[in-house]
Amino acid sequence: MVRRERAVRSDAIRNRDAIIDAAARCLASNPSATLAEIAAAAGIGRVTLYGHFSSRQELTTAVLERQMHLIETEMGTVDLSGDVWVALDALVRSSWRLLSDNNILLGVVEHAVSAEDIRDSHDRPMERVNALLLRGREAGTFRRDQSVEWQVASFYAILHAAAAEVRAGRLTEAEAAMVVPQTVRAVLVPAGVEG
Amino acid sequence: MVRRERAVRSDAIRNRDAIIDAAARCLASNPSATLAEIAAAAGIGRVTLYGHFSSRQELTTAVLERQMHLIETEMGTVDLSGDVWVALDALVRSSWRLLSDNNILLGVVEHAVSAEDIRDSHDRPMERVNALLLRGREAGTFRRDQSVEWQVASFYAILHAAAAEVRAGRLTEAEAAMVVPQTVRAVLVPAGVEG
DNA sequence: CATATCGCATACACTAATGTCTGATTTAGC
DNA sequence: GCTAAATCAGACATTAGTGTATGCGATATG
Repeated sequence: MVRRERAVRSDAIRNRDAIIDAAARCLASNPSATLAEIAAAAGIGRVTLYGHFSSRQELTTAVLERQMHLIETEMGTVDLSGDVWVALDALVRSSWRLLSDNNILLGVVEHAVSAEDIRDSHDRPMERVNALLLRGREAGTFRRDQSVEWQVASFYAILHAAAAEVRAGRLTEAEAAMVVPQTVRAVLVPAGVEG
Repeated sequence: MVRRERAVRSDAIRNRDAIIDAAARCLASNPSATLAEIAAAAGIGRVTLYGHFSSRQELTTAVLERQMHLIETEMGTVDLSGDVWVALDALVRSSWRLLSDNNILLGVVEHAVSAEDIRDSHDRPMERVNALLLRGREAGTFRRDQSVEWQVASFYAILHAAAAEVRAGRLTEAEAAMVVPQTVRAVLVPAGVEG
């Protein structure tokens, strides 16, 4: 820890957050967004960005960490112990957007951060989804004629599709709140029964 | 047409095809693959590539055109007039991989080719999917409580997820042939009924 | 209100990818 | 087998993104 004569200035903190925020948005819609674009989106100069993050990697790592923290916080509040359909709905509604963004980010930082950080950011939230899917499967509530791996993959695919549609303006927030849980349920309903 | 003293050499034709092929593969797995990587994947020198395509844009355009042609050819043979479930299965089985690749390509060439070419490559195959989805919906066979736009989006999302899983080695060809049609059906089955 | 801190603009070096030019070498067509 | 056509390797110019250095101006903090 460095001893400071004065506290960190408030505008500096605001700008730092604004940068991470802008980076998350820019990179989600264009994985090869430049630092100049991100700085512009954050409403600051390009050089100022380097005052907060000394390299592209440092920035993407910060974005990944924030994203991971947001997901942990968000998912942590969801009760996954009751009825699996209810739990699934709650999980999807609370985190579909975050999970989608995170998945895109993982592609962006693939060769820029350590393999451990990647695994962490990928496996941690995946773990919860996986556990819930397994529980529903063992209870006979979810379909069992497909591998869990594929079910997780299609789960994420649907979240990602919804996020992309919303970003493109072809789907409203309200519609997404309806169709995303609907579609996820449809994928997991046992063939030949109702959901 | 230029009058040629000799026919185009066979190795030149082979190399040109190899380049387009390699480009399709490379760009599908890494949208920002360099021309050097593509040339290497095609087994030729980087400069030779420029002998066939004078710019990156010219190459990506060629890839897009070939992909569009492949899709037209492949989808053209599928009979979409009978039972909608049968037609859906046939459509998915014949073209899920091509449609996925094409969707990735569209992202790659987004700012590199004309908007018309983009629309063409996007709307043409989409039209068939759309038409089939509409027919199934009007017949009451597919679910009607979601917009067709969203159904098309989730349709593509599932194909893309499968292609990515196969590419990553987490899903075999045989498994994909099973789960992709299964999952697409699940998304379109009316809520509360069987598929 | 004083000043350390932060923002910002210009300028510059470095790197990687793109695209061009050349001349030597191989290969397919006739 | 002769020749045109194609491949190839190396060098080079250009461009775009990245990262650094500097000096001035703005501002939040104490």
